[in-house]
Amino acid sequence: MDDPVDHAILAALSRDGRATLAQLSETVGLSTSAVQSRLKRLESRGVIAGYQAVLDPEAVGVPLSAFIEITPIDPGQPDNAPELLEPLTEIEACHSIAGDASYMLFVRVTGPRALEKLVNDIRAIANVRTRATIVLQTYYERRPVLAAAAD
Amino acid sequence: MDDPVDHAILAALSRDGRATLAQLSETVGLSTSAVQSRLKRLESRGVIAGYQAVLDPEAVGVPLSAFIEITPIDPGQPDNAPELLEPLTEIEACHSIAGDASYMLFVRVTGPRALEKLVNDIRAIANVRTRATIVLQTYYERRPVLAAAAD
DNA sequence: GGTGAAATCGGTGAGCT
DNA sequence: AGCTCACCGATTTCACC
Repeated sequence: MDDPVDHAILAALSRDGRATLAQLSETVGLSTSAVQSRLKRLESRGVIAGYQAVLDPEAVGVPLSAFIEITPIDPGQPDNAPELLEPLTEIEACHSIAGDASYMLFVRVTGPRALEKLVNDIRAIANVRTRATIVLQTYYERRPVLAAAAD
Repeated sequence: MDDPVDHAILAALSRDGRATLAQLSETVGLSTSAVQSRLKRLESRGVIAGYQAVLDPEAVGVPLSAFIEITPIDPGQPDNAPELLEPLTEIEACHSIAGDASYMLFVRVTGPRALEKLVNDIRAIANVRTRATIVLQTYYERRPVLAAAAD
């Protein structure tokens, strides 16, 4: 499970998700079909969960992002905020966290007005308190998890 | 810039980053070469910033993730924490934020011990105070920014 | 934006180590 | 088992209409 070749394949694909078998086989030093069988194994085992194009948020019209912490108003009742909030497509990520709040969301919206509406929707839908922290600038995000190993 | 066809291409690629021109041309109802020229335009304009394989964090050995808020100890001096911290590969994202703290990091590590070491490294490197919030469970993340438009 | 031809790529099976 | 090699359908790429 900690095979260095698999590791190299994963590192390469997390940097260029459209890398071809030929490119991968060159970087790892195996034939394309050897790479292919490893790839299929990694995909079927779920190590590779999928492939995504990374879009520029500003270019696609959602230049404003924010973190929203969520706290249940009534701590006694069953809490299924993640499912309730799932239809809100502005929410990019939802984690439960240890700390004052129960959940941490990361959201992207068109602007301040849309953020206000989103926060109100969240409060109404999940019966929660919210604390939004606006992102002023994103220096980097979605950096690859794996480091590229030197030869 | 708000072309519905481009929008559909982007939506499809953010769900399946390895979609072929043939698949894309079917979903948008154009020929493959028309899709291709649009794709190249979207890539060269930076609307598509790149492609990534999405890896299962647990399967690649970083099951623990956390948010780390960063506050400068000395508010008077020049602050280039994002550049200073960039070599720390455990940091997946770095945003500057409005609020008590200056920056919000999202990090992935192998476990609590690695988190402790990372926090110490961050403090030492950037001369900052930190506040870490551990992620207990991730319900979803990296959800596509664009909704798939109905016909 | 569409068409068509050449280069390249992905997928499968036979044979080797 | 895992890898290499050879083959063929699919895909990408690039001219041109």
